[in-house]
Amino acid sequence: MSSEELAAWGQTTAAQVRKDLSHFGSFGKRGLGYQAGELRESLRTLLGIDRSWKVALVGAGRIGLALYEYPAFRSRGYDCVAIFDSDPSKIGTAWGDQSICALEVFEEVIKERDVELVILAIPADSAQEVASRAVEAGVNGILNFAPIRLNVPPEVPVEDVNLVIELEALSFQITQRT
Amino acid sequence: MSSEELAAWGQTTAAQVRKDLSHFGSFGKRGLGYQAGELRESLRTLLGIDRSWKVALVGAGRIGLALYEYPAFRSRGYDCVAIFDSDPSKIGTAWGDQSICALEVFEEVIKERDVELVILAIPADSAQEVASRAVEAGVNGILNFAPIRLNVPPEVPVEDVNLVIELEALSFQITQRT
DNA sequence: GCATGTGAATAGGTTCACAGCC
DNA sequence: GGCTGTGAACCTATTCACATGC
Repeated sequence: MSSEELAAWGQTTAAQVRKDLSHFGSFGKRGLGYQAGELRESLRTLLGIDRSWKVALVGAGRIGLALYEYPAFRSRGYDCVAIFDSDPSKIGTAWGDQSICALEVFEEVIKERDVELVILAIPADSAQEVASRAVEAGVNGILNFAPIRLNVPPEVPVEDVNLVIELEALSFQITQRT
Repeated sequence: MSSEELAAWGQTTAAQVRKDLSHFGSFGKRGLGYQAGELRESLRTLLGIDRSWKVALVGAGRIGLALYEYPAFRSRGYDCVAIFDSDPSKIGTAWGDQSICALEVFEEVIKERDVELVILAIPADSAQEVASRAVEAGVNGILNFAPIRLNVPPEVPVEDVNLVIELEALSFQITQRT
């Protein structure tokens, strides 16, 4: 496969593909291109997605449920090993094979089950507190659905998903266009 | 409010705030700073979020449900005026005040209800087809949850939300760090 | 001959620093 | 005196183009 083909596939340019890859090493052969399967495995290792990751879900609301049942997570190696919620009526009930835990036992469960990633699907007002506790408990990364900027140490990556901002980005582009 | 304060609030720098704002006009007063309420309204107009937008949801699965019930959407002016699904057993049933429509009547309903934005919460294999039909029907923007790059004309903005990629971004950063 | 990998050129975006206005 | 708005300096990222190696 040539960088040209990869670029068409990924909606980018051949030069971009080559520069990006060259940042991490030399994966192709001159005059030939890239061996797709080989490249794929190299990139999987590079990205750290050649293994499974232990994830905890905080917030057993509708967004939490949608995420928990999202088949692509499990199939891509993200294993949900704990679910937390603050609502006493939910605690102890089960989703699939996971029983919902109280936030009171958060640190304990996180450490016991070696959770590496936390998904925050909770309201903005409790997100910072849970994030801080997660970092303190040794979590390595946070996927944050709450509409606030979390304050965590720089060595803990945070990815924000803000659905309102996505819609607003569309509104902006449409408004500009006219 | 000074650019310094705004920067602290938005986790950026004062210079960045001033440059970004200057791109769209002159909103502050030298020596004084910005009048917060006034700035807020100017930006709301600029972003096109000073009015409500008519949205259609395609895909009445768990992600669709989570989005439909997400209070922030309605409160920020995004009104869901139609829901579509391909599953015959769902068609005709209602979520709140919206009854679920068949994809067969997609164009008809989109035009009749003046839908401006479409949220695609459907599997990758049908996303491109629905996106093309949405554009053809006159939709102005697409929020895409399907894990594919949609091919639409450049005048129709698309925002992608790919939850697996968000987790993979965390995996990458954590892997790099060690 | 062909396509990569990479310096050089270019474009885009951020930071600096200060003139100008309140 | 204080803070904006903005040109200049700087830095990062993309594109170009070609020497290099298959």
